[in-house]
Amino acid sequence: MDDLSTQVWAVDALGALAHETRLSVFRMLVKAGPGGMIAGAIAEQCGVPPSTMSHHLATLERAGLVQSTRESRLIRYRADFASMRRLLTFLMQDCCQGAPEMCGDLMAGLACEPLN
Amino acid sequence: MDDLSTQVWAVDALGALAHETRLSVFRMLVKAGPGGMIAGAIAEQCGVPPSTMSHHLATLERAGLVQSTRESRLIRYRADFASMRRLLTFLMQDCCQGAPEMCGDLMAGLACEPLN
DNA sequence: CCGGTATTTCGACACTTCTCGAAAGGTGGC
DNA sequence: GCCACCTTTCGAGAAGTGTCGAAATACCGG
Repeated sequence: MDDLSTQVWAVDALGALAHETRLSVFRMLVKAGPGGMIAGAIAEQCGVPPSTMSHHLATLERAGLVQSTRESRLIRYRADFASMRRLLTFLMQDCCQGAPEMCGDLMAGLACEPLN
Repeated sequence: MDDLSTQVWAVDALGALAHETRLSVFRMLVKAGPGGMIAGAIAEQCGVPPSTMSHHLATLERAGLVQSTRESRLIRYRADFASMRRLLTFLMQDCCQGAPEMCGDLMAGLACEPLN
């Protein structure tokens, strides 16, 4: 995937996250981990009508940030960690070239230890 | 700054980046480093009319992602690296709690060496 | 099948964003 | 002061996005 088409994708992904409700949902799913969450529970937890939430989840899925799987009558949504990594990588990729010292600071701030 | 108001800011910042032209500009400024670029040069390099570019630069500045300083007749724009770090930190902060193993992978993918 | 449950799709309205030419606002040279 | 230059602000039309009730779809238990 070349840089240009990655940027096109990144615009979609950023746009999907650029909304109060959708950003909350995505963070909620990241927190929930690989187990994800059921669509209805997501809507209820956010206090948003199911039809509205369905719209938002579709937007996130179109951007590749979440994935859905049907489980009988329920639909489970999970964060796509690979896409998340890809987006963060893309945002950082130009950082070092112009300002190596900035990059060091950035990594220091982001450093996080696995939970014990 | 609490998590809620950080999220409100993050929505603005993500929205500012969720546009082909603005994302290009921001990356261009990151690449340009602390020296930044003159408004006119940014517009020309992107092939966008000055008035349109001014609008986009104002959006990025309102979101705190860039800063402008007047230099006699010219106006210089610079990427705000602190805001960039803050945004990336915010996007990653929930990662470890739900999925420590994901976090390790993420950091591995992002690792970047300072240029020699 | 049939009723009930979970979710999405449809439709319509309000609201916001994007674009860019024209006009206005600062700034420096002379 | 006046002109030239760079940039922003204004204004208006086109296009896109968000919201949510109602209807449609998918699925299961009995």
